[in-house]
Amino acid sequence: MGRPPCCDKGGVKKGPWTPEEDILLVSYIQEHGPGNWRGVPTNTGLLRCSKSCRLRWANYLRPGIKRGNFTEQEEKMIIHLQALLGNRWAAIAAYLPERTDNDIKNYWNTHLKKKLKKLQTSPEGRLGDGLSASQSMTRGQWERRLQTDIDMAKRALSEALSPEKSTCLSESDHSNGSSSCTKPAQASIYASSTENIARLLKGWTTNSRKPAPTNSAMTQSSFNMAPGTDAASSVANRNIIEFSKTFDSLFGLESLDSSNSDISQSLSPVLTLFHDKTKMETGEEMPLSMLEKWLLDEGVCQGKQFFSDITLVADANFS
DNA sequence: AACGGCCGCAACCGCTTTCCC
DNA sequence: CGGGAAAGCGGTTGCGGCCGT
Repeated sequence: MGRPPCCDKGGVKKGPWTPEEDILLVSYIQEHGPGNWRGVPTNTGLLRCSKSCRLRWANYLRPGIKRGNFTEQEEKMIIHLQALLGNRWAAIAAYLPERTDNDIKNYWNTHLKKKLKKLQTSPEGRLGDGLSASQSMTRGQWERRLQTDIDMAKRALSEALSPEKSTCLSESDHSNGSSSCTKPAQASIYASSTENIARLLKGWTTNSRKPAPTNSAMTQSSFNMAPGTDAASSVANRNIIEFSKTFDSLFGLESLDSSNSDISQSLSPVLTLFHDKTKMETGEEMPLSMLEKWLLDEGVCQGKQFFSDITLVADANFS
C-alpha cells in the first residue's frame, strides 16, 4: 500500500539547487508566503516536487537560519535536549530557532556523537555537565538532588505562570488570539543572517507578508525585546529567569550562564519553552509540552516518571 | 600531481501525522 | 467518520571538498 512518492512523476529535477531555482522559490514565497507547497512547482515553473521545495525553503532559504559553526552553548543544549527528547530533531530545533532540524541532526551525527563517545572513553572525559556530574554520585544522591530540583523548578514555574504576575504566559490568552502581552515586532521575526541566500532578494525581510510558520518564528533576541514594557511582564520575566536558573541547575546548565552577564546570552532551553508558550498564543504548536506536563501534572509531579525517563536516556547515552 | 579515503552537508526517501472533503 | 492527499519528520544516501599518501 501507500501512495506513490510525489517525485515519481517524470520531468522532476533532483539534486542540488541552482541559484536561479532558489531565486524563483524565494520570490514566490515572498509574494505568497510559505505553505501551499503543492502549488509551488506549478506556479513557479520549477521542475521540482513540492516536497523538495519545502525542504529547500525550510533547510536553506528560510530567513533567520544561522549557518556555520555551532557554539559551545548550542552544543550543550543539543546534547541535553537529545538526552531528554531522543532523536526528535524538530522538537530540538524548536529550542534553537536559528538552526534547522536537518542541521542539528547532521551536527549530531557527524560531530556530537563522536565527541560524546570520545569523552566517554577518555579518563578525564565526561562532559562537565549535569548528567555526567550526576553519574559520579550515587544513584540515591542523584535521585535526591533531582527531586529537590524538580520541586524548585515546579515552584518557580508556577510563579512564572501565575496570572496575576504574568498575563503574557497565561494559557487563557490562547482563545482570543489577541494577547495583551507585548510581542516582538513582526520585523524581528526573521533573525538576520548575512549568509542566508534569501538575501538574493533585497528587502525581502521587510516586504515579507507572512511570518515563517516554523521554528524561525521567534528568535532569542526578539523574545528578549519584550521585557520592561510593563510591570507585569517585567515581573514575569524575572520569574522566568529565576525558573530557568533552577531548570538549568536541574540539567546542569549553570556553567553556561554563570560566565555570561548578558541575559540574552544566557537564555536556556526553558526560556525557549516560554517562546513556545507565546507561540501557542499565535496558534502555533508548542513542542515539548511534556516538560510542562511533568512539572505541572500532579500525576507525575513526584518526578518519578521523569526520573525514570531521564535516567534511562542518561544510561543510554553514557553507558 | 594523482589517487584514494574520509568527512560534512544538502537532498532524497519513506513512514507518520494532520488536514480536508 | 473514513479515506485520501498534503505536510511533517527522521533516517539515509550521494556528492563535493579536503587531506594524507
